[in-house]
Amino acid sequence: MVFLSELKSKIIQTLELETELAAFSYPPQSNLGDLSLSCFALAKIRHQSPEKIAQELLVKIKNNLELKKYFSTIKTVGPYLNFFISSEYLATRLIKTIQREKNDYGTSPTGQNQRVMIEYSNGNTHKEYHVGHLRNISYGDAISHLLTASGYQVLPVSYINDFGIHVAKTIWNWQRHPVYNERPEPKGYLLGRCYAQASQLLKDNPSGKLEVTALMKEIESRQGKNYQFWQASRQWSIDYFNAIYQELNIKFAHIFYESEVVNEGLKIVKNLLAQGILKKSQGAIIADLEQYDLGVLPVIRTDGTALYVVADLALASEKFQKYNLKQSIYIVDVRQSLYFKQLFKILELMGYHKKLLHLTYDFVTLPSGMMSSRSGNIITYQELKDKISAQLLLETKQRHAGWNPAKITKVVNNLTLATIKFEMLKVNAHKIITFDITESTKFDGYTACYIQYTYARWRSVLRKSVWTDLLIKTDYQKLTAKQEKLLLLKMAKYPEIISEAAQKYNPSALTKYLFELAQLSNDYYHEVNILKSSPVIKKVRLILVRTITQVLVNGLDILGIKVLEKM
RNA sequence: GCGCCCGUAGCUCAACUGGAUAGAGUACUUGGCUUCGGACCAAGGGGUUGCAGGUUCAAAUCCUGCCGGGCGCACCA
Repeated sequence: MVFLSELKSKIIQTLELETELAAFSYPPQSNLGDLSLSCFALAKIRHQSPEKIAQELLVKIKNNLELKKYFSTIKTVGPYLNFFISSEYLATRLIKTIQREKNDYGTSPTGQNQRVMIEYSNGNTHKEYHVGHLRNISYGDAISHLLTASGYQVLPVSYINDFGIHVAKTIWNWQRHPVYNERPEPKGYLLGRCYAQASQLLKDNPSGKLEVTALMKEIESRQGKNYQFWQASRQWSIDYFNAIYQELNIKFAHIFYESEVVNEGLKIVKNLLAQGILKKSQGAIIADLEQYDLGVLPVIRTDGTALYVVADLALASEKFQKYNLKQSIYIVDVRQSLYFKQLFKILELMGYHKKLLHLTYDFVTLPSGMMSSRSGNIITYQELKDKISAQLLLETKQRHAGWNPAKITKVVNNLTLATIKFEMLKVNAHKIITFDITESTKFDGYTACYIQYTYARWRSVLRKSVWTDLLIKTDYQKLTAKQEKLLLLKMAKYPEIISEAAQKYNPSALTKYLFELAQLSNDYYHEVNILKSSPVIKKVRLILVRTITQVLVNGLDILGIKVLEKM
């Protein structure tokens, strides 16, 4: 059992409290205590003042012999019963736990190995991969890791739309501008640029739109020259996405494609029409969900072509048929909330009574305004990466004049990706991120670089230490500095942070935690010179530093960030 | 018009879901390298939590009404 929850249940047992009434929290200041039991709920039930309850509980608990092993002091502060955890006990238990569990420290079996599918990234072929996708993929990957750490069997998947009208727009424009074929950039990247231009060219261009529609019909017929070009260009995008996933170190268990499920979707639509779940209206086929307060969802256009939901219906069926899922999570931006309510309702009407969850996040915008790939006002993954890299390259070169270019590139690449992921995760998912590139490339304060730097510096200290002190007693009683107690407590809270972040689908709780842990440890670094301590003290301090680096590694791993030994 | 989200220090964000003196980063001012990595650390100023009511021992948090911003509501995905 997790260390702190063990202490809490010991307190509950001793006081013979009901679990629901035991409201634990952590005092805002360390001089008040390490752990706190607030007495408001009890006061209400027992019709006494919370202060008095706290006093009574103190009398009941203060001479308990077992608890004296764990707590050096127990006292009341107004309506709170506050506990000071014995430093020696804390150090011994915690350090041994982290040493034993290593990369598993912080994980829990809560999920009981239930299988959860989580869909994210969801790029469109023949279109840009931009900062919005980066928020999606960073968030999805972090959620995926958090659920894994919480004992779920996670199947990360992606769904790529390779068959929508955007495809025809891009191909239409590609054929009109042979110059795209001659450019040196990756073709998958160029398709995105080509799409943005196509959107501009098709504005107020009815004859162009007709050509695009005709082109789409040909692609949908799955034969002919344009279909062949679709096949080839589709692969360019897929290759490009795979390169991005590899760069970001993100692995999907499976990738679905719209072109592979859309025909099955059309069959489903036919059935639903027969069942009366869908109906014809104004020449189109719709789902009328007015009675559920969900409006109307168009399914098939007047011209007979399929809308997005057709493939989504087939995709959902396939997910549940092929994989034995307990739950299916979709990570898609908040603007599609109504759409997903509609989709889930139709699935329910079809007889799927499965646990479906649409996890939302808000947009990434620019200081200049909302991003839109139609207006061309977007920042692609490539552009963002280049700008951040350039800044980091300057800094790294300046610090390590003697390093060879390959080494510098390796560090810069790592920090660039770490920065992107961290920036995408540190803000609550339901808030808009205004991505100011110039601001984001100043790597001071609450940033990935700060945490990476902290880790690298501790590793440097550990490398310089000599571990020949095997005969020296490991004496955790020597960890008496104020920062040492704070660090131990902070690390003891790590498992709670993970399970909370998982439960609330909130990785920003973890980014904040890791920053605070790094801050505390930097303070410690400046306060105490470890390598110059006496041998007995040095030994336990080095062990403490090792546990700090372990917790940093574990936390960053969940965020999808790899640590650096040197930077 | 209906629905959802946001509004906290100059700026960017936290606040254990109703609890202790609303905290960080940044910017600004000042201090710290003969010292384990200065991408660091310390100190300081900076707040009527958009406004007005209400609920209670207790409200940034819950309820009502306004104000400001964003998004969604039939053939985009």
